[in-house]
Amino acid sequence: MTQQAEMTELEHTSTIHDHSGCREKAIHTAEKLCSQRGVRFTPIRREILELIWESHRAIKAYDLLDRIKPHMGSAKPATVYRALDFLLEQGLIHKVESLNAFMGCSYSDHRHDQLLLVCVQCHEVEERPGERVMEAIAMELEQAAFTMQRKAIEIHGICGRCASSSSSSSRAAN
Amino acid sequence: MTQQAEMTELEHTSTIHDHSGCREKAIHTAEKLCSQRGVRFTPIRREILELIWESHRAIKAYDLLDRIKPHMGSAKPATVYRALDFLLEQGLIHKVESLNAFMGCSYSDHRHDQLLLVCVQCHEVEERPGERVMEAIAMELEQAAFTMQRKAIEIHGICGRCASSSSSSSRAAN
DNA sequence: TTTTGATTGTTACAATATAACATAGCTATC
DNA sequence: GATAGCTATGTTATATTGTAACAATCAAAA
Ligand SMILES: [Zn+2]
Ligand SMILES: [Zn+2]
Ligand SMILES: [Zn+2]
Ligand SMILES: [Zn+2]
Repeated sequence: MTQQAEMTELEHTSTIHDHSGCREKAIHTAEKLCSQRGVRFTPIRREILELIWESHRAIKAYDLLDRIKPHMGSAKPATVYRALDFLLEQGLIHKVESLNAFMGCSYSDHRHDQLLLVCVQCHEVEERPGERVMEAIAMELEQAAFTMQRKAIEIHGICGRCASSSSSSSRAAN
Repeated sequence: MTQQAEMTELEHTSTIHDHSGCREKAIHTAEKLCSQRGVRFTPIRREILELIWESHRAIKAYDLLDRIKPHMGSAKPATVYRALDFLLEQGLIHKVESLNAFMGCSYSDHRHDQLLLVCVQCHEVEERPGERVMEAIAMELEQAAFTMQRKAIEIHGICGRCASSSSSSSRAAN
């Protein structure tokens, strides 16, 4: 209820690196994995994954819907959610539970749990393996006699870039 | 999309311990803290907190609404969400992000981060301090140059009780 | 080619959450 | 006690997020 930077739908590409490479790599990995697994990487699924990879921000289902509608008049909520379900099942994206939003997985070639660092200023989300954290959780669960099925570990705060550029300029710039 | 035990609204009290003690303790702590802080623990807020503490399960906002309506014809979504906002601000409850639901805080006399163990069978949620996990996260964040504001750490799986009683009987019994 | 299962289209709706403004109730002074 | 200002609640409306159900289409396999 406090801060919520207002940004247009277009200010979403990172200024930090050549981001188109991220998207292309992700799509290529998705093609390979789907082929290996005998599941279909259909045009809708590809387009949703591409849209998700247009930034390192998590994106909401209805924002995805708005963006595919120009290309796909027939798109409806179910269109988007079905593609998201598929991408989640295949481990190609993650859901950020605390945002009700979705982001591309940076390590989709193997199943894993992830630590998500959500910047409340630039809204980028960094995925980290966090091995030490996962080990500590495993120990905790053993103590608790709890059998894990899945984890959601999400940290909200200020990323390093925002912190260093924080005096004033270029805030919320990507 | 796999399991979702169907339970009536009434099967929500734990069979494991004298649960009324949990609720009374929580209400007493809430009274004390609100008084110390000079904030008002109004009847609506108290009733919502009592309802949340009717079980160790996380409860959804609209289920709370259904339950207070008999006593409060005027109750509307905003009634519930405002009480929830207050209780969250005061650290008396936690939101389980991965369920869009709310649970009583077991350690509300001091601010803390928590590890939530969500049983997908009996739907109880256990809150643990998880100090080792928090330390590991702190180290990870230092490496990542990330300044934390808040955490959500939620594990879904099977609790010890459900695992031991799992052959058949008394499943989903509380 | 036919069949079968998976995918998509379509409609309708359920579930979760907030905005905005009006009314009522406390609390602190005068 | 009056009254002014702040907090809490009532009320209406709407925004956002997510599913159910069934029909139509497409694609892989037999
Ligand atoms: Zn990942
Ligand atoms: Zn940032
Ligand atoms: Zn707590
Ligand atoms: Zn259980």
